[in-house]
Amino acid sequence: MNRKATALDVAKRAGVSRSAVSLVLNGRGDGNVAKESQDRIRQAAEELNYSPNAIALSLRNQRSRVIGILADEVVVSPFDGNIIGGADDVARSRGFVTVVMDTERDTARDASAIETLLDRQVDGLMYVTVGLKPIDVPHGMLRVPSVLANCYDNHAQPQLHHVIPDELTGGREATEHLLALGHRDIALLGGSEDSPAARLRVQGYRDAHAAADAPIREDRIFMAGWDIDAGYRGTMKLLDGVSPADRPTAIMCANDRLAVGVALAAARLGLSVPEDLSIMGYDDENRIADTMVPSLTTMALPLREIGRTAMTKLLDAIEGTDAGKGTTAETMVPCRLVTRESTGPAPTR
Amino acid sequence: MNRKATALDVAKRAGVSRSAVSLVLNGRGDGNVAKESQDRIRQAAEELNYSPNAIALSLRNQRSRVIGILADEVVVSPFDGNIIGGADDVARSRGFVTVVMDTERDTARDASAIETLLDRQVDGLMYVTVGLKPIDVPHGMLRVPSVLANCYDNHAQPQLHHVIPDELTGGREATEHLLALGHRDIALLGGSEDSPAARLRVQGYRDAHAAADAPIREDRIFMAGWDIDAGYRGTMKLLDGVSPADRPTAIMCANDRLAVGVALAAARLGLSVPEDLSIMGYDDENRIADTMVPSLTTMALPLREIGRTAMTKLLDAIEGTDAGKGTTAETMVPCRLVTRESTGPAPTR
DNA sequence: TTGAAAGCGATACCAT
DNA sequence: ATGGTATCGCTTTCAA
Repeated sequence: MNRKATALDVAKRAGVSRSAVSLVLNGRGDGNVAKESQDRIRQAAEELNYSPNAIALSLRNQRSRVIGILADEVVVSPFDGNIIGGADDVARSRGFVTVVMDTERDTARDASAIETLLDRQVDGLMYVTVGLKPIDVPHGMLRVPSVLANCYDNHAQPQLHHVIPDELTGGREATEHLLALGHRDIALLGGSEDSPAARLRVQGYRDAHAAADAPIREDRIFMAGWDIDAGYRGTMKLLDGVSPADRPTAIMCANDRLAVGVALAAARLGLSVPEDLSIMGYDDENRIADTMVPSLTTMALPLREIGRTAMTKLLDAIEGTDAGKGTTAETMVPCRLVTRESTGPAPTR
Repeated sequence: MNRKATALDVAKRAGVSRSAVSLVLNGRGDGNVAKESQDRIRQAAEELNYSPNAIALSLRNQRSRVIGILADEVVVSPFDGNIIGGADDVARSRGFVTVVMDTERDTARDASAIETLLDRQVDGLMYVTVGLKPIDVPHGMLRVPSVLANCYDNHAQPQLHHVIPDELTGGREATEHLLALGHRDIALLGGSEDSPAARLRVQGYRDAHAAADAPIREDRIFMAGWDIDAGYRGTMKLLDGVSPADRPTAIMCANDRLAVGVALAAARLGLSVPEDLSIMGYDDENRIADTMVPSLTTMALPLREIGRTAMTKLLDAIEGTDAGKGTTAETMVPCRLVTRESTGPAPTR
């Protein structure tokens, strides 16, 4: 708990002035400080285990090299975490540190969290949400360079760049995967109506059908929710007591937990997956999709990449590396199909 | 993007000196500054939307009011998140901010992460892991008040306080719940051998049996791993092709994902839960245990409370509020039994 | 009751 | 080539 060495300590030990220490340790020694002194300084710094006080630096430079991240709900979600993980990767590699504040879904806390971050002189801000959604951008975010990840500005004239997954294409390609396997009766457990992500995924499902000239049975579409029990109950409604000829041959789910419920129900009904029924997930949730039995074919959300991209945009803006100043206000990152065991050719009837 | 108002701006607007502003805004105005000036200062501060620069404060006070949190693996885990959530709760309520650095399981990054945090003058450090485990405490942690959450010092003479769940009692009480329901043939899917948490839970299972004079069948204990597929395969080994009289009537799992695998296998074998087979989980994982069909009886890990407790200890030490200086180096937080639908009376034979 | 000045740690400019 | 000094924003002590 002894205090850290300061530049002055190093200077004393090396028998030079603070300024010399600063110059040498920042690589501007040559041409300004004698070779000998340089060596002594470097050695002294080494011996004292010196590293500059970041607080003092921040005050001096008026740049803290800290990025504030405002999160929706990191706490209970493995999703948010991946976005933040990707963002932090990039930040760290460029010499920045991230400070995460989690509002635990209470948007009323947004403003004060941002004030706190601003008081700490963050160089930039990032707003992250668990699911794709529109947000009211807190006013404070406009005071420093900012970016939105997995959410977008609800305002008529969006002022911030946002990075979001391409859910529409994701929904379409997931459906195309099933259509390509010969399925023509594909049920959909679509999440909840109020989620933009869910709506886009459903639209993708419709688009794929339209493009393939395959009719859609509206009674096969349930906006059921997101959890295992919803998947289970939805499947029971679709399959229990229904004659094989009338059964959908595939169920597409708006997330992987729904798919778990579907698999559970299928098992209880004595149906084999994928022989009797194909199951398609969404998200590629860690430790769920890959370890299910059978493992889930799913549409992976590019969360890490969203985080990386958003942070890259942000730091480019902060550091003025921003070559493409005239880029659009939106970056869409594609989802990726992960083919595993839960989907297979449609059963012949 | 205009710069924030400083105390000097407020002073000018109110027609007083910086010192007066400082005194008034810190509640030390009375007796030092004229009532009138006080009002003018407060009004000016309001108008300029003034709040002090936390960086400057940190430098001046030699206290940053920042707590550094070093995490194992927040990114992919909903578990870690809950500990950090609890810790952050407490920190925020006491005027501190937390900075989380995630090493993504790479302990080689520990030291540099702590250096970074120390350079930022954090007032304290907390080390958080996903699963209960021994760690080599990075040297830097001894330079400021520190605490361990969900992990403990591997060293012969532990130097830091740690807060961990009482896994032994958890394992025992989970087993007692099943014994109380009349089960006498309880299989155990025990996680992986190298996890201290798993070992303690298994020991609790043994202790409960011993206390109840119930024999243990060693061939019912599998150290299988932690994932859905492990639960599925373990269950198949235990139940598939086994005559009803020879089957265990309950399966206790070292986590909830294993329990999902068990339920899946049971469904495929045509067994009803809990009528034919009781399933006991562990962790009370969010959105899994509560939404399974049937919902899982489980032993909840007190993650949030671990985070809260650890942060409270840490801040007490930092602020000298530490009345109980002579407390032990270990705090154990009890797990909590959550009774849901997946366990029931043992079937009569 | 008020204001001036020192100091927290580091950097950059400007004399020497 | 080198060291003294102002500066970042704030608090605190001391003098007026």
